Amino acid sequence: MDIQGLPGRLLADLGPAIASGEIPVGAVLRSEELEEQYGVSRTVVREAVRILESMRLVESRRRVGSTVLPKEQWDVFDPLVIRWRLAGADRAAQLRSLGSLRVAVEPAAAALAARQATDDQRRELSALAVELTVTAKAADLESFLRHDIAFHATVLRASGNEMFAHLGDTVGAVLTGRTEHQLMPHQPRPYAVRLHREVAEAICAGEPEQAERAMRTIVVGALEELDATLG
Amino acid sequence: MDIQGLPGRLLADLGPAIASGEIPVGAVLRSEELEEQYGVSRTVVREAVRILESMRLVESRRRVGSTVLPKEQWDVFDPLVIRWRLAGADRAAQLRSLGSLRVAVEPAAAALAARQATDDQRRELSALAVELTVTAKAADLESFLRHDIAFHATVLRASGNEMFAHLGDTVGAVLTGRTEHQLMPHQPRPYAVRLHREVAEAICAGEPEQAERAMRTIVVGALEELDATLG
DNA sequence: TGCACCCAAAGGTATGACTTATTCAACCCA
DNA sequence: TGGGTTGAATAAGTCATACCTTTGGGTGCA
Repeated sequence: MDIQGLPGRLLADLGPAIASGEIPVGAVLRSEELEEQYGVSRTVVREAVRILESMRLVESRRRVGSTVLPKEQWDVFDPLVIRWRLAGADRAAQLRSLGSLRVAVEPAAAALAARQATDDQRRELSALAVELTVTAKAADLESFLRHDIAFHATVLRASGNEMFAHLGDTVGAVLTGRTEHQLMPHQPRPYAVRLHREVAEAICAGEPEQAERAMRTIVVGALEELDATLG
Repeated sequence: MDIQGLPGRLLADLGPAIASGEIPVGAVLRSEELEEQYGVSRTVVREAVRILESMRLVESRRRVGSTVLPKEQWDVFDPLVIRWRLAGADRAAQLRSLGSLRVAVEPAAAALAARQATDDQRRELSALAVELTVTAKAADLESFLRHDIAFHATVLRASGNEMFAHLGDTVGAVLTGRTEHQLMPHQPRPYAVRLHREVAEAICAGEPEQAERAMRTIVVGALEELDATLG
């Protein structure tokens, strides 16, 4: 998943620092400084900076250095950028943005899934819905989270749309983030669990409208809860 | 927008070749071959390959080379990847995926925009709606396209959600692509133009439901037209 | 047949030399 | 004094080369 080697280490330092604002917009990184600061060679620094550039976090110019670009230019769909922002000071804003995105995408994905999920996927969703019910009752937050992520990822994948499918990891990061940072109730709400079962049943039964409605209730609820918690 | 320098040239060659399947999944690129093939140095090749790796188009392993990864792993939200796929053999699939994404996102964005667009943005939308009407009547496809892109980008930006806002460029690429490849009527449909005016008016008047409905009609129509054209 | 070991191949890193673009400022001319 | 031109300093961009590290596959021994 992550980028390997020394450039990866640089990236793992610089990325979060930029994403969190620790290195502010407009700041200039110079290769030579980075070289000695991290004790690596030009090769390594250049590759790391190139990657930051491809994410549009920075822009390199001769005779100037690599300037941190304004946030509006960042490639906010890049999985690494999302992870870095979720880890830092931007967490609230990032969670809100992602919340709205989920509200837009997941109900649509659920509707599509009800139309064209494979039999395997329908079975998997049923099984996951059962797991969710069990782990919620047992207040086993860790297992619940794992299955919750799998559930949403499966729905997105079952939609048959590659772009929706790719949001699976992103949604996973959101769910993980909000559990890790105590933005969740200690025990999953029974109402939410029942909605997941409804989504699974609707998709199994091939009922797009119902799947869409139940899923929308889930994600709208999540967004409202988030707004309430973050103020 | 594009990546500069020699690595950029490499990328501009390799990216489309991979995205179009010309270099098939599972194929292995070796640094040395690329060096002599393009007449550039190790440094340049490495940086280009690193970027492909960060887009998850390839994976580099010692003693093996850089292997082209299966499509499911590609970072399909990366603007460059989208552009490359739109230019190549995957165009149909890419347009369909993006079409569904638009159906999910743009109505939601329109609703949000109706709530919190700035006065400037509302004015801009009105102006753009007028331009669309005029250029459509004049059958000036080029200007129409330009204003159409601006219209959708403005709605997405006005939603106040940074992730929606970032889809502006993507939607622009879709609209450009379908005009360039004759997937559009010679003269924009008057009905579609009227819907754009409706969206603008609803956002100006602060009526989310109406904005959402009109926008949904637009993007659903576009998707259906696409499906009809592509069979 | 199967295991361990070794070697070669290819990417990963370091370094020095050179090229090129760009900024800033000094300077000259009107 | 103002403005344009030139030039030098600077930092990124590129190249060539050497060496390190990992690892897949082959070889040979038990």
